[in-house]
Amino acid sequence: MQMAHDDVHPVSLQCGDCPIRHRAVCARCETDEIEQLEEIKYYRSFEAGQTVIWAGDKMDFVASVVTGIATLTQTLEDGRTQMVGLLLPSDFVGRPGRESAAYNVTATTDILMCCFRRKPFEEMMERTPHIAQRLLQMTLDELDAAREWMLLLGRKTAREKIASLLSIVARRDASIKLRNATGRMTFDLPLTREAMADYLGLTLETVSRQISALKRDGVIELEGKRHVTVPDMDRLMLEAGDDSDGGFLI
Amino acid sequence: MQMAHDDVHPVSLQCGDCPIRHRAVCARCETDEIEQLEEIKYYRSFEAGQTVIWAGDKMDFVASVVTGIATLTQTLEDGRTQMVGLLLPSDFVGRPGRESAAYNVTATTDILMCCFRRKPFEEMMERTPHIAQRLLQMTLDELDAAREWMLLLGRKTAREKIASLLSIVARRDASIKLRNATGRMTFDLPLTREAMADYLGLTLETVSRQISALKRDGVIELEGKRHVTVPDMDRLMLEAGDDSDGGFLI
DNA sequence: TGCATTTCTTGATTTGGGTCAAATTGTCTT
DNA sequence: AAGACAATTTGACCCAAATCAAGAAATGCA
Repeated sequence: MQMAHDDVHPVSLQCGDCPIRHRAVCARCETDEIEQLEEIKYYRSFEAGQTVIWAGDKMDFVASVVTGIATLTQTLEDGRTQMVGLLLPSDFVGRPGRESAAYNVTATTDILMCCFRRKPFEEMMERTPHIAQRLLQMTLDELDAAREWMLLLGRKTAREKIASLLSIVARRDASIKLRNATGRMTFDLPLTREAMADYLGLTLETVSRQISALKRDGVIELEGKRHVTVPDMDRLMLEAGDDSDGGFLI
Repeated sequence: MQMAHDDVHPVSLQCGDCPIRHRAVCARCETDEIEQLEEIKYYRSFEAGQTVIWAGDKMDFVASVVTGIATLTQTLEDGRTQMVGLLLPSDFVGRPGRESAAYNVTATTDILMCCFRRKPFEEMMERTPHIAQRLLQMTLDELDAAREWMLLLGRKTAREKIASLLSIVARRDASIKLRNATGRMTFDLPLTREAMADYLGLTLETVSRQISALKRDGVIELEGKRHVTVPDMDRLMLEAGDDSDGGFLI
């Protein structure tokens, strides 16, 4: 697995004036289409816990997360739910050419989204091939992330699942300079135990137990329930069960 | 979940003279770029069991499956493996802009692939925006399939997993006319018990036991190990645990 | 046709993670 | 600061699926 954003042109549909993390903005992309995007965009904010859109609802926009964290979930009739995507700042939601939402989108923290009306967005895609190409790159990255997650869901133990999630959050949280750091790392968990369980295909009790176990074994340190410090990232990644860095995923 | 191929323009990069299933060929697409594709394409065939390409290997082509079935798999160091994609006729493999393969690609039956040299293909993508847009649609479909599979891996029981797989294979196998049929349906399993286990995140013993159980309960009938007939598709889909038709997935 | 090999089934047993239940901690309200 | 409510932890027990172990059936090959 390669670090897509190191050797490939970073992709983003974020418009120029959104205060988003640096890694998603690419100087080479700041061309005409950014100005066109400005004309059809608007902002929406949601509070933690609010549902942005329900699966099946009419969705007349596509959007990019500016700040905060949202999740994509799917549900079976009897209520079993599985998170199928985690949206962090700069991530894209919605699908050109699709009328209705395929998943529930929920804000897990307060979020700000930069929305583009779907029809004009699609028309612009027709006119400016560059956008379709960038969207393709982003979608391919997401597909890789989803497939990485399939390996986790299908074959990893509960402990490995937790370690994998912690290691991914740690990496996404770390600033650019620290991306390849393997030493001590500190961050806040953006998800409840239940949301973690939904992501990992576990129950919240198992999540809690495994986090306690990792703490007991010195793999992580906890301050309160959410503030985590990892004394040794290498150790954590070892616990995650794979050598791939996985850092660009999610 | 909508039937993408019913209301959306079917997408395919298959070139004109490949003897592939009808649903992948779209008359509206038979334009200039098909002729351009003809110039850079070549065929390769593999025998059942052969590896097409190993994860990490240099991959200087992209390709489309013409006949037969191939799988994408990922592996952990200790040998645990998870299938992350099933390639059926008309499905696309490879990623523009990526030098090396991200997954193991293996032929599970004898297959014929229609390959395009990657560099010229990428150049053509630059010139003909239509291709990027079609690839985007295909990739978005694959992403949906992967996410549907995440729900299966994370939250379904072994019995539901088997029923889901059977129902998907039945639907993909059925001809166009029978797509929405819900009556009796007969097909051959294209996968070994082990491959099914790798797809479903189970062991081959559990796969075997659950197939026996579905047979005992009259949900399916078996002739030999591989030839399956489903007396009542509705019943099977009920066993699969979700109401979504899932037919366009995979 | 018979032997060898792979694929599949079935049984016995174990176990990781689920379920149910209770206690604890943290957060918000007023 | 006290009470209420939500989030989390921990314990006891259970069960679905894994593991270990034979066999049986299908397939290929000489």
